[in-house]
Amino acid sequence: MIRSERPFALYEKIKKSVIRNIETGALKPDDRVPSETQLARDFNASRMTANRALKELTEEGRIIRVQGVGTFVARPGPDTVNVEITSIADQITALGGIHSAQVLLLGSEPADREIAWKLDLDVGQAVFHSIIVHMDRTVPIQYSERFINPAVAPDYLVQDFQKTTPCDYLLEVAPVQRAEHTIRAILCEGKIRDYLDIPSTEPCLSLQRRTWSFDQVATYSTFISPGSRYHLHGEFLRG
Amino acid sequence: MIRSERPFALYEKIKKSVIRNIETGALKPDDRVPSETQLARDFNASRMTANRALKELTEEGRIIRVQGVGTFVARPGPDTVNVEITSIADQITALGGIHSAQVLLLGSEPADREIAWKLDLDVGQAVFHSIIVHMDRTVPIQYSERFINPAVAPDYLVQDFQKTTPCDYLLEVAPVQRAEHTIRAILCEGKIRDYLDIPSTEPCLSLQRRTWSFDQVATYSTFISPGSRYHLHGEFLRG
DNA sequence: CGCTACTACTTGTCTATACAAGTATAGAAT
DNA sequence: ATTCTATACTTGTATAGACAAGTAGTAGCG
Repeated sequence: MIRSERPFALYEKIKKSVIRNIETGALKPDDRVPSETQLARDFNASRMTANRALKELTEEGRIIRVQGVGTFVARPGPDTVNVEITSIADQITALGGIHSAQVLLLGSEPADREIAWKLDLDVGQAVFHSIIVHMDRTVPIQYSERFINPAVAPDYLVQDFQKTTPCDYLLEVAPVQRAEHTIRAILCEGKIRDYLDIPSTEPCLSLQRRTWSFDQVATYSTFISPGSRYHLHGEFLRG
Repeated sequence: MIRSERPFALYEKIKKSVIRNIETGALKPDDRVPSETQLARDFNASRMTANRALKELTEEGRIIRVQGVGTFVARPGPDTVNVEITSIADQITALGGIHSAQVLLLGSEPADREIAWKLDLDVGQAVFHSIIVHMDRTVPIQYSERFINPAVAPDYLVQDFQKTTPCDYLLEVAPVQRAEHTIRAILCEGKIRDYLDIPSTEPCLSLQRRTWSFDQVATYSTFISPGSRYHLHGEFLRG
């Protein structure tokens, strides 16, 4: 193959060609996309090169391929919001604040019914429990309560969470295989409201999360932040 | 190559081998992963097969490759919450409800400063504006207000949003290139509170979204739901 | 009419090879 | 000592060919 004028890789050209046909409407959802063989002919490429282009488009969710049948334009699915949950400490410092953390509880306790259920353990089994309030100077930003499967992070209790955040520590010892999140708007009461130092009418953002490591539930956490001091931001890019 | 015992594709075996080495800690972040040539030798594969394995692991974010240098285990990044924003109508029916929509406003108006800024248009330029309340039977679930760039969806005003949701219509005429989301917990006042039929203390989940199509801002929307009737759920799977 | 076999097409995987291009290092030339 | 150069590695792209495996339709047989 002569590399006469090729500012872009050949497989990129093929991808872009297909994408253009989709975005201009020349190819509509469920329409048939030219076969690998056809694209290879059209672009003077080998089949493997066309294959790479289509494979990547498949991974990007723009087309669907069925062995023995063909390639088709994917129906645009429901959008997904990708919210990046950085370590709260990083978020605070990123906005020019000064992060500090107050460890209100750090210990082991027997699991009650709800926690046992969430962590997929037996009632009464020991679980680690921590409550930490993260602050910007003296302003509470986030209440975080975690229940941890001791089997996954046996050294959790001897960490110094003034220095390392639980987030960082857990990422290190327990690679996240899977995670499940629920985001809610709630009102806080009692101790949590006191910790966050907010009026009773202040709406709060609650993020509940379960993570899995080594094929078992690793953590069950609840993060609560005053709506006026915290929000989630996400971006989604295609192509 | 003899296909003696191969329940999994060869490139899958290579991938799994590398993943196992990462997850068991044999390979730590920033450690060097065997080169394509080496893996090819180890698994009796061709270099292209090893290349495929490593390329896919790169896309999955588990390793980092630098041309001329080598392949290294990636540092686990901040987790990202993937929240799937399905059409509100689908969500209501999925939970056994009966969806209906009330169109409170559907028209064209000159953009004020905030909207012009958000849509990247000039102040005073015409924008489409719609307000719709989505309900399960008679219970309001979501207030949705949209500002739309007429250049992207010129037929927006003549749609019947009792039947199609704006979400579905917009997805059809304007493929989303990019989206930006902000999730907040807020209190509602005035008209919005009346529409949603909630007490003044009810915390609400607010999702603001801007979408881009054809390299320009297409929509700027605000979705507000009572915290007691709606929440966001997301899942994240690795491997 | 219903079933089977065949054919033509698709995607999926894999090989062996080639050259391009980026990087690091050791050794030679300045 | 500094700079250049050769080389030995890496990943990135591309080719041409092969076989496997899945699907749809068609022709022929009972």
